[in-house]
Amino acid sequence: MRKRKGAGRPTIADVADQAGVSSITVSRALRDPQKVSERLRARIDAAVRALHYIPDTHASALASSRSNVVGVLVPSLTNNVFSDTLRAIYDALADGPLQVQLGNSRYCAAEQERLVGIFLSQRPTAMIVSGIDQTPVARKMLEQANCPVVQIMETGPDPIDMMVGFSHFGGGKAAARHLIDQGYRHIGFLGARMDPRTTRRLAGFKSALEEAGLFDPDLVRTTTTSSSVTLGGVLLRELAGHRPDLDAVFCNNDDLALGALFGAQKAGISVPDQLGIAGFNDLEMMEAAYPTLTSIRTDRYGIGRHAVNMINAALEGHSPVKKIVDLGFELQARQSTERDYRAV
Amino acid sequence: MRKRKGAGRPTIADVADQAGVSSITVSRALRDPQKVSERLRARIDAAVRALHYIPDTHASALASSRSNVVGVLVPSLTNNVFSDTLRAIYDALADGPLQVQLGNSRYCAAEQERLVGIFLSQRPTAMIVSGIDQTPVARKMLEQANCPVVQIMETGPDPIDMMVGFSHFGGGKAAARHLIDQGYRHIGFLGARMDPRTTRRLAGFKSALEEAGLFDPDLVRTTTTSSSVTLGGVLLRELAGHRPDLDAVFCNNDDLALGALFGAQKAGISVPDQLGIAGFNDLEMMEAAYPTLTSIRTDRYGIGRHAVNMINAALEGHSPVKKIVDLGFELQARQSTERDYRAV
DNA sequence: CCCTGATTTGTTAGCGCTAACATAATGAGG
DNA sequence: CCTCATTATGTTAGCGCTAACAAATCAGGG
Repeated sequence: MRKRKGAGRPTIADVADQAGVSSITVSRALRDPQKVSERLRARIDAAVRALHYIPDTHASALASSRSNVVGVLVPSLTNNVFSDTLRAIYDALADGPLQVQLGNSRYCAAEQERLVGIFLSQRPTAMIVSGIDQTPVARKMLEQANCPVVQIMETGPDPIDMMVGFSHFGGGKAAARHLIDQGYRHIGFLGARMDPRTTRRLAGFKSALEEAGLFDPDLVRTTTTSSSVTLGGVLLRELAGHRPDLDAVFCNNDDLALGALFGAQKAGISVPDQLGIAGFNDLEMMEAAYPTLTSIRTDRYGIGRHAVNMINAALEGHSPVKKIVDLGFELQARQSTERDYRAV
Repeated sequence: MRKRKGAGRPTIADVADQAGVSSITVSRALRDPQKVSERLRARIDAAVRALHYIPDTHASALASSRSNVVGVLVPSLTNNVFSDTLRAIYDALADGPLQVQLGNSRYCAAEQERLVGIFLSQRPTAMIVSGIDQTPVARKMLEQANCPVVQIMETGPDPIDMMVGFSHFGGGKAAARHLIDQGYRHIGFLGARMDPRTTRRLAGFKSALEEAGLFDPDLVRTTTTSSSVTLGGVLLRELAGHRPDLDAVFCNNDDLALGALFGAQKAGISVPDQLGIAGFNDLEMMEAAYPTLTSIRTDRYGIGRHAVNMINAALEGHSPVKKIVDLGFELQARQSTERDYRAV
């Protein structure tokens, strides 16, 4: 007789034998204790503990065609922006039965496509993907996945299923307007990575400056290398060295802004009098810095929380949910841009 | 006839029909293409594409009792320390078939225990857990899990299976010694969270100061709230206000150190002349700050990479691996503690 | 042209669990 | 005490895939 070995662990049948019941009763006792009489439940619990029984997720998922996995794809694990959102997702799912499966697409659409395929092979209960710039193949796979899909971080006109985020174009524009309103006239842009979202921030920045007749492409300094505090300092000193008339910079994230502050201090440029600095995202440190740093506050935790809420609603069949949620942004004007324009 | 519905997706049998072969041949073609003749492989590939077939992970795991999942448990998703290590783990596993399952224990041993149970129900190929302070139950479950287990971030005498990290006690002690060597005499400690690792940093700090006859418990300011830049400033100003003789602080992480720098600047305390500041972990920003900030460099990326290497070695049966790897730490002395002690 | 060994493909029986149906036990009401 | 509705438990047959064995095909030597 040929036989498979299995892993040697106790199965639900072992627990059933030990408790003197059938295995379906054990299954029910574990999944929905109310369905089993107290007497049997106690015997089953005892058997589970005695055998150190741990149910097999894969067998359960296969039999029920419910995996209890939510696939989450983010482009970076080190960027604080995503860790805030991730934390919200983990927090929101912690109570329920759903598990997170996290993938890192490293800011690469092809990698995101690959991960979508891998994740869908787990028949996820829902998917959360960052951004709105999926490849056509990834988009099609997600559309056919037969599960709720939420695109996060950004909103746009054509959701795969649902969306929660805000307008990066609008955020960039608001930051630029603020700098203009504060009286700055030679406003630069420092950008790292330049993924789709930061590119749209630049577009918003450009739009505001063009409307004011102040846009100067020579004041835009971008790189595709990843963002860092050090890079912010480097870019600022490059730009300030090349263009002594520079009087403000909008940095496409807060790390660059902090680096720009340090870079200015090293170069003896006083902030905000000689140079205004604004960042993006409003990480916690912006309020703590000296001088405090202006930024565009984004509700990253809220994005994660909303995404989970939307998924839960969809799973419960509340189909008339709002498909696109724009959580907006909020300018946090602080000392780093506090210059009275009359003084210029 | 009663029938289960399934999910309606194409199965391996559908692909087999379409290609005119048996399902095991499809299975082989997908898992190990070399085992199938080129002619059939082409037909099978075509059928897979035509049907948009995606294999079912759960069925595969159940049948083969191999899940290809590596469970990873970290205490925080927002702490940069863990995101560096996570990134290394994801990078190291990206090429192979193994998938990461990430859990967030939120600095809570009970939550870690719960997650260990949940993760083991996936029959993971390997487990990576943070810290060496598992609950007895969690420890036992991991010991019985029958898979490689790596404890990361810290080393200790009694591994569950394998370990890679460094000595937090040693790091704290080295930082304190450095401050003493630089001529500081009234050295404070700022600590947030105070999880087991940061507690050991404090113990190392205390040990060095006691050896020098300089330890003063009144100069230790700790809180169990989570770390932030803001908190660093708050703690510093509290301590400096209460003890005007304070001339240096060791912060149990870099966020606090950065906050302490800003806090000192706000209070008009000059760094490093009136106050030396040292942090822990040497995040990228420490080198970029102004003044540059002293820290204890730790190899967080290396920890993740090593953990994966150890797992791969164990899975390939190289049993005579080194069970405990200490990657050490390195003092990065910078401007924030650059005071000539003769000048005191 | 047959035999041997290697290679390719197929058949069968599970992996551990749960959906769907079936039956037994329990309780309320007449 | 018997009916009928309700609740508690059991039986059976898969979920989709792959391990183990079996058979067919192929290559080359005698």
